[in-house]
Amino acid sequence: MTLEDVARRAKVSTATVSRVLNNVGQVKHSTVERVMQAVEELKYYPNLNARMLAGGPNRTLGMIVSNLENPFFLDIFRTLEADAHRRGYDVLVANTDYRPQQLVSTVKMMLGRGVSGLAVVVSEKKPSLIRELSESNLPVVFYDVGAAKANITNIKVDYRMGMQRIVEYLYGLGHRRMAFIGHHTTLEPLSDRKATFLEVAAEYAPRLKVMTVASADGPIGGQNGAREILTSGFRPTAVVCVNDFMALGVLRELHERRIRVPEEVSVTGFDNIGLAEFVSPALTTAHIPREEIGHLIGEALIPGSRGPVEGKEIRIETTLVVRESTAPASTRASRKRAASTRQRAKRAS
Amino acid sequence: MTLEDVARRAKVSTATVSRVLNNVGQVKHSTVERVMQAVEELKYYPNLNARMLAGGPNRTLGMIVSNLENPFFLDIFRTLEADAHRRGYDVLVANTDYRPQQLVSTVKMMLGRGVSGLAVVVSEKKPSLIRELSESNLPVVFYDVGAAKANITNIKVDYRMGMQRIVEYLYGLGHRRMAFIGHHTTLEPLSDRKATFLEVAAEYAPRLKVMTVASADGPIGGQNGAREILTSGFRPTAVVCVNDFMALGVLRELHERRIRVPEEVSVTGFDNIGLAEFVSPALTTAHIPREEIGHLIGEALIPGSRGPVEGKEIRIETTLVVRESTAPASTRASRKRAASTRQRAKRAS
DNA sequence: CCGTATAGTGTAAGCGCTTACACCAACGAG
DNA sequence: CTCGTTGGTGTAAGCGCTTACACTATACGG
Repeated sequence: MTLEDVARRAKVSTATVSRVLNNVGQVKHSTVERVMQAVEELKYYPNLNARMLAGGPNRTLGMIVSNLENPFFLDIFRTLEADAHRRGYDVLVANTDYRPQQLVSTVKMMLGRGVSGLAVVVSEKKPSLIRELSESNLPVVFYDVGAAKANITNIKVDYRMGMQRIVEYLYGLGHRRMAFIGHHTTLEPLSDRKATFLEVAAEYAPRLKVMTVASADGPIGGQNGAREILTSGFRPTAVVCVNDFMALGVLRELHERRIRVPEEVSVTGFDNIGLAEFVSPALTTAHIPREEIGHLIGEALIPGSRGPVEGKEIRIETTLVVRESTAPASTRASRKRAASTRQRAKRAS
Repeated sequence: MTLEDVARRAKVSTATVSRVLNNVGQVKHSTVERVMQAVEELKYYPNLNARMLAGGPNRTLGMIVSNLENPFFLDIFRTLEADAHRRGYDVLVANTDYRPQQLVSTVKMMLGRGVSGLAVVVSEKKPSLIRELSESNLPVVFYDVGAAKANITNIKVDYRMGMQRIVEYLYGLGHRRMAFIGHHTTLEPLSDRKATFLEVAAEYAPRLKVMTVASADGPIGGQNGAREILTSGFRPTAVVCVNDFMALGVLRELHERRIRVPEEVSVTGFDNIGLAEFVSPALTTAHIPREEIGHLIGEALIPGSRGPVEGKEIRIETTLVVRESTAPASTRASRKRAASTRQRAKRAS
């Protein structure tokens, strides 16, 4: 089924059919109906490759993420996709699994497909790529990496402030031994996070002791990280995770070892994924407004949006969300206080 | 950057460049090198739309799912994608949100993009679409719906048997009041599941009382479903969920109401998503081998696979996975037994 | 009644790529 | 020395679509 078949059946030229389908130019009403009918009868649908080749309306965005399995990325994707659909756009999504090499080939794939906008929401870096993309004039949104330019919008989360609040909060609760669990610490944006934790913690030195470990992103990685800490001899009263997804595994490991959270050990995440309030104990975390990020991406990438136009740098703030997984540090004296605090908190909610 | 630019720079014709890029035909070794160098220097990457239009090697698969947020679907996608990448394929994924209308437009989009194979892993139905797809000669894999034909591979999970085992197991534990939580029960494959539960339960009538409710897929839906049951007056000793994703929310609601799982109420899921063993209590569920499904799809869709060729109907069996969320029904007499059983089970693991 | 805008439609030139076919050189067999 | 044969390359015809441009009919003011 091609445009020509439709044209023949409707007894018009392919140009007219195209005009009808794309809703451009002047076409007599009766002709429109005839064409539409032919389209129906033939169950015609356009060959998008041909359309894009011919320079037709390009309504597809690309989005590249590091790990679609992590709800953080998935949520952004879903928000963007919903916005995009509402405007008649499709969005192609691709995974890099935190591999810079994969990022390169994925970007090429997206460009090769001719997306009209690209969101790069990854935690790995590839300077040459970022440069290349900057030099093109394709609308691009970077998350966490790169710098704003004419065609580039930049979204950065104030991770430092979030981490600051978490450590501060924990310290205020009496925690003096904290462990940090991260992943892929060889990747810059991710090692930055670890470094941020360390720097923030350093402000409380020497009273605050810290330890850091790294594993894979996800519950299993979190579990492994927790094991590593627990067998190291270091006895943290609080475990700070680089994200909620990993914290899930930490919670599990603690549960299996009969270490009560938060009575004996407090746990924090980051991101505030939906699951954070569905696990038990519900996770204390720093909220990153993923929906807002999704919307911002849509506005930057879809022309005609009233949104923050291209070439801006947007800073996202986080907010601390205290739930059940944190409590005053477990000292003999404070144990009881911890329990009652928790009770009070629950009653309040 | 087009093929022509590369050709000019390498001082050959576009045909030769194409041959080099696609690794077909005879090309002198020195020419290959010259072309490759030009490609590098120009940072050329092919316009995939043009390539597909011209009938070039089409290495992209499409996958349509009902709810990417549900790890069940995501796992299948990830497995397929990994397999596909290994063979040089890309996979385009799209969501329907359980909307048949969305299914239609998504399929058209996939066809319009010219995918070389399509996996339809959805819980909604659209007979006309299924028929159309059957009539095309595009390799297609259906999950849960449709029937095997020349170009169609069919994967069906033996849901009934899984449900049978769950109900049987629960009944054996002494449960006599069970509630079933489903979602989208107006969609055929999903109402089938509810019906299956009811039929299986009917075998134990009249001693077994049941109740069913429906909400949205996901933890929030599960929570709502649990609330509905709990406020209805019906006091189930076991809650059977249509999938793990919803069970997560049930667990949460029970936790918030201080109803202990499994001591007071047992909960089961279905699918055995990764998270099932990371929540507390870990979820008893029926395992669906999602990785196997992913692999099967890859084998059916990627030519040259040694796998089960087209036109087959494949039946997937489930296995009961008993974890912490189920225990003997809570009667005054059995309460203690329940606790000790659980202890024993844990020590065993 | 003519000139000129204007609505409505057709013609045809690409978009960047693949590939059938044509072509040429080199080479061994006869 | 001539004739297939084969390795290596170029030429050009599309793939299905969009769109600039050309064209025809109709309407309308002068």
